[in-house]
Amino acid sequence: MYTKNPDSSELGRKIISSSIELINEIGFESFTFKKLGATINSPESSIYRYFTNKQALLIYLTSWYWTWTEYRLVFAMTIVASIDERLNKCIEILTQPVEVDDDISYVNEILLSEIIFAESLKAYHTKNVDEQNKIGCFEAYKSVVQRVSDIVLEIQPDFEYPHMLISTIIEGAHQQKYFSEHLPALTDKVKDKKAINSFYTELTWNFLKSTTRN
Amino acid sequence: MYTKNPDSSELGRKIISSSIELINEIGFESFTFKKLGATINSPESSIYRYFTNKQALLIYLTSWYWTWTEYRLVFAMTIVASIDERLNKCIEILTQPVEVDDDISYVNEILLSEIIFAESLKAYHTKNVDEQNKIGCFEAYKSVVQRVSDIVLEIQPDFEYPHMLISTIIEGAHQQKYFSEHLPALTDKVKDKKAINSFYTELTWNFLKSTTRN
DNA sequence: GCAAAGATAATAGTATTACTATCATTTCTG
DNA sequence: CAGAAATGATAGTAATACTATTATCTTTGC
Repeated sequence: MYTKNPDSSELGRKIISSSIELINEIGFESFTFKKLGATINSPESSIYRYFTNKQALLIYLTSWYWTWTEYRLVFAMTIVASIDERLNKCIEILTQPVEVDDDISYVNEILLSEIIFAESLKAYHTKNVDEQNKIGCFEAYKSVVQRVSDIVLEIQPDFEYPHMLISTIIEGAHQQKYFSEHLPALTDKVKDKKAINSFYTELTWNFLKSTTRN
Repeated sequence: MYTKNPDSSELGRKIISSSIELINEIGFESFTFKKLGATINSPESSIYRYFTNKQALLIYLTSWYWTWTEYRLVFAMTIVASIDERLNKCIEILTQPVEVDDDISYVNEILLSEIIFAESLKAYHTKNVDEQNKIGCFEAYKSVVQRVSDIVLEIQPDFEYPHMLISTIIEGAHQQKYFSEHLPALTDKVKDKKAINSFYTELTWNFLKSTTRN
């Protein structure tokens, strides 16, 4: 995932925090190590010592996000008692961008979540997916999907498609947000910010309830 | 969408049919006009007379696909009587790759549908979406989503999220297929080829039925 | 049958991207 | 304070994504 751990040095942390800001500003496509180097006043060759290329950096960021999100999920589970409310909370965390920053680290979680929603699919939609997957680049994401799938199975043990449902929700929520900003004809006019969350929550419960009835 | 209509000349048609094969072989990322030129024995500068860049070509291909798919939908509707069966047929067309080629044109529809499932999101997930959308690059896709949304509304006029539902199904089916091939932990082990279709069909009817009950 | 127009081929050239390499300098650490 | 490690400064390469120019070939109207 990285050549040198960015968490282990000042420059490494600067690379992470500045890349999050820069990718947010200009988008991942326009983002280059040269431009990042210019903003942090370091040569691009120094950045290459941490990441082999910008895609590796994006994978690192998504992995960071999913690891952090798994923590958020675990924490949320401890303060919600009912299993139904747990699933609702999970869906909420997965479908809505982060709005408050803990400020405990050099990572701006609000901007990072924006990147995840807008660009994370570029981390695994590449010709190198298979090798990257083999070396564990997407384990954090998988772990989140597994964890929420387990809650679905707890609610309904015979449900056949828990992973399909959860990855549909995650990726769907990302795309619906993108559509609302760029291709509104592919989504629906919504009154409030929680519409996407509501949609996937309803979708989930209708699916789970109905199969229970069978 | 194009600088010169590829349908208007022998070279243009060769560009389309060969690009479909080449993109399928090496993937869109590795695909370049230089390589395409080499396979059709034409200089890349000739290809640039038809498309300003490879992304414009991809947009053309997706647009071709959705226009053709709208025709398939319209045709399917004429031979299915019940409204419920109509929606089922739509979902089937949207969630399953094409398996038979009409062979009426220079376009290999089977390979094209593979490209759409695997790479179409790269057509609109770019920094230029907004301008491209403004000049109508995605109208064919929108039209398909609108048409199926109308069927949903016919079944249930008060349904709030028809476009969200249909675009979730389309994009979801594409991604689940990709996941099953590259990141199986994000989807579920499936017995037959129709599992993705079944999942989204069930999901849809549970959603529609349940809101009817309210 | 031929001239003008239009399309394609052949070739060359440029800017940017995505790196790699080298060596000097700074900073850290025992 | 010596040696190691990290970073800075600079240069260079291959590939990509184009643009430009001129020559050749193919139509098509007359």
